[in-house]
Order: sequence, then C-alpha cells, then structure tokens
Amino acid sequence: MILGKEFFYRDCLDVAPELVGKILVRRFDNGEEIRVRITETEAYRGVEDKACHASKGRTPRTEILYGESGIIYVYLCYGIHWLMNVITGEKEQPQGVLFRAGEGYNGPAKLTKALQIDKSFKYKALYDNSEIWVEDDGLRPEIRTDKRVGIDYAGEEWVNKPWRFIMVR
DNA sequence: TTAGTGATATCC
DNA sequence: GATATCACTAAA
Repeated sequence: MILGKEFFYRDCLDVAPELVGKILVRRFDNGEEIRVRITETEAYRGVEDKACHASKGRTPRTEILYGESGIIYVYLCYGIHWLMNVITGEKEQPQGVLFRAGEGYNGPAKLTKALQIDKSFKYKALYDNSEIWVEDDGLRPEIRTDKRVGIDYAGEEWVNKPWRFIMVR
C-alpha cells in the first residue's frame, strides 16, 4: 500500500515513528527501482523547536516547511550532502520529518546519494508520484527513541528531546 | 580530529 | 559584496 497525502497530514511526532519500517521506493528514468526500508527518522517540530530550520523565521528557504504536507524538502548540508525531509502537519505549521537512515545506508546523506536525491526533488510530492514514494508492507517494527544528533547549536532543551526514531528489528 | 564543500542568512 | 554558519562523511 502506498502512503497517501493524509498520512503526512498529521503531527510530525505521529508521522516520524510510523515512517520507520516503511519502504522508500525510488524509480529511476530507466525504469529501475530501488526499495529501501526506512530504519531511522527524526522529527523537527515548528518554530519553537530551535533545531528546526523554521525556528529562525519564515524565509525563502523555510517557506516550504509552512506549505503542503507530503512535500519533499531537500536541504544541502555542509556544501556536500543532500538531506531529505518530508513536510508534515497542518498548513502554516512548519514541521517535518528527516529521513536519517535506510537499511544498508546509515547516514542521511548516504541515503540521498543512493537514491540520487538532489535539489531537483525539492517541492516534489512524496505521494501520487512516479519517481519516489513510500509503501507500507504491513511490517510493524519495534521502535526505540533517542535524542537527536548534530544539533548542538539548538540548546540542551531541544537536543534532549527524544525525537529520533530507530528501528530495532 | 579534521578537511572538504556550497547554499543561506546576516551582516556591511 | 563579504563572511559565518551548518540536521554530514570520509580519511586518518
């Protein structure tokens, strides 16, 4: 079953753990498909979340976070790495979920590299789309939560939020 | 532990 | 226009 728009139209703290264990499918121009089990996600929740890009205000860059749920937000990190997020929640509420790892791909940039995701995917939909989508194969994995990483600048209060979701098995 | 990399934001 | 920052990775 392919996840539809309504799946993403909820709070990121609901969406992020449910995305863990789902299958991310990428179809290339030549018809080839790559299927990757999502093993790790992180939630970024609104202007109050200092780790969320939108916390610094609405800018051309963060505009997308305020928009439609299920839209892909691709972000270039450290000049080298593309990180993939999906927008969740109500409109005007800037929140999203970062795809942090997939089976066989530990690390958000490795995932996007394997799937050949770059800035051209920004503003594309993660549902009802012939290039990339998420499928539910019925697996309900055991999930554990942990603190988010790589956001030391956000301050202890936000670093310590258990908003990272990891598949145990 | 450090270099590498470039888009963005925030200053002039 | 210039600079500082950054949700990372690979090599050592």
